[in-house]
Amino acid sequence: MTEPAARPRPCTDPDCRGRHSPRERVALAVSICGERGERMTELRRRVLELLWARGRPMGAYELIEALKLESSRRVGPPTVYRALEFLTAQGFVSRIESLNAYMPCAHPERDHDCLFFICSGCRASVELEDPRIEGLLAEDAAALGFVATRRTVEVEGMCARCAEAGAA
Amino acid sequence: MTEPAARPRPCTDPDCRGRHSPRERVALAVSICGERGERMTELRRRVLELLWARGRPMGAYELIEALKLESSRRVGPPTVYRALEFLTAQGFVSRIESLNAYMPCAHPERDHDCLFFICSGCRASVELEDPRIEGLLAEDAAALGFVATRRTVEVEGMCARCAEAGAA
DNA sequence: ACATGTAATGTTATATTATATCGTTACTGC
DNA sequence: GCAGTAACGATATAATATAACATTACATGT
Repeated sequence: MTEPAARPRPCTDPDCRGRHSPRERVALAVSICGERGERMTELRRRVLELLWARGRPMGAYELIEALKLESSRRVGPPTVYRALEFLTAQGFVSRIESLNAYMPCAHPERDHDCLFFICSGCRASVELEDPRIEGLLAEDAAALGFVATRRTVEVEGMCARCAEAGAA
Repeated sequence: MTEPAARPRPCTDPDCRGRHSPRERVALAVSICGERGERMTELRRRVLELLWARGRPMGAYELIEALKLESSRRVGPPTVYRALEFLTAQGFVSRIESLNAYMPCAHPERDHDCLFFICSGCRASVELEDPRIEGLLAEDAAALGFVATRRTVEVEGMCARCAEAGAA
């Protein structure tokens, strides 16, 4: 009964920030796990749900607190880090290095790099895809003979709303 | 006697990886501080020298160890973090988020973003400038109405030498 | 030189983030 | 059911970073 009857349809819009339903994205992740023969366990799903519910970057210890509130059963750091490791490996979650925090990834079905715009005002983070940047990074890596395994692109600053509020 | 007689000439080659003399780059930083009315203190200079001498990313606690070896006087974490904060603000050093470590920046005289290629094999990190990527990030930020203050671009993988060694 | 204000550093304690290690439980295939 | 493996639990501790407050060093005006 965990699987939905119809397979969730992935979004095809590369510029769809904030327009996804958490439930649907979690269902998509569950579905992808099924296809890949990976196990979306209770804990892993709950962590992913929490990240989607919060909608902004969460640290590992923040997740531990949230899990405690949910079920009043204590979960240790290694447990959460393992779940995050799994979710990250599957592309369901991205780690934001400059915050030591994690964000759900809207498009696990596409093998792409996430580009984050992180607002210092409201802590919200917008995820973007920009294949042009991916292309240039690939080009630069090739020029160095460098075999890339992971790319981190993060921009810190103020979102439109906070910049306006701060300027007023 | 700390100041060199002639002002160090900044390098104009944006693709000059590894070809700088540590002494000369430190002298350039000292010179820039003079122009800006900032104080390149003994501690700050020593930290910068250590980073240039090592030539690869160093963590804060690694710097503390290195400073202790140099002068047998203990330096606390806050002291080193403050020096790093200063050097970073002046553009003499970049923080590598995915390593929690710091690298000297070859071109403080140019106001640019550093793009790092970090080898998981030998821990070496190559700094690059790519104005095209900076341009695309600016474009994406503008499209979001996002006012960027800091950009982090880091690529992890294997450098040519390590990839070859590993493949052999 | 001396007082004064500010910037930089020192010191101690502690917060935050992450992992090592080993024991237990749960799921899978036979 | 049983063996093998993957996931999770529990404890301790490592690694990274900052808060709070004391002290020292440096610049400026008198």
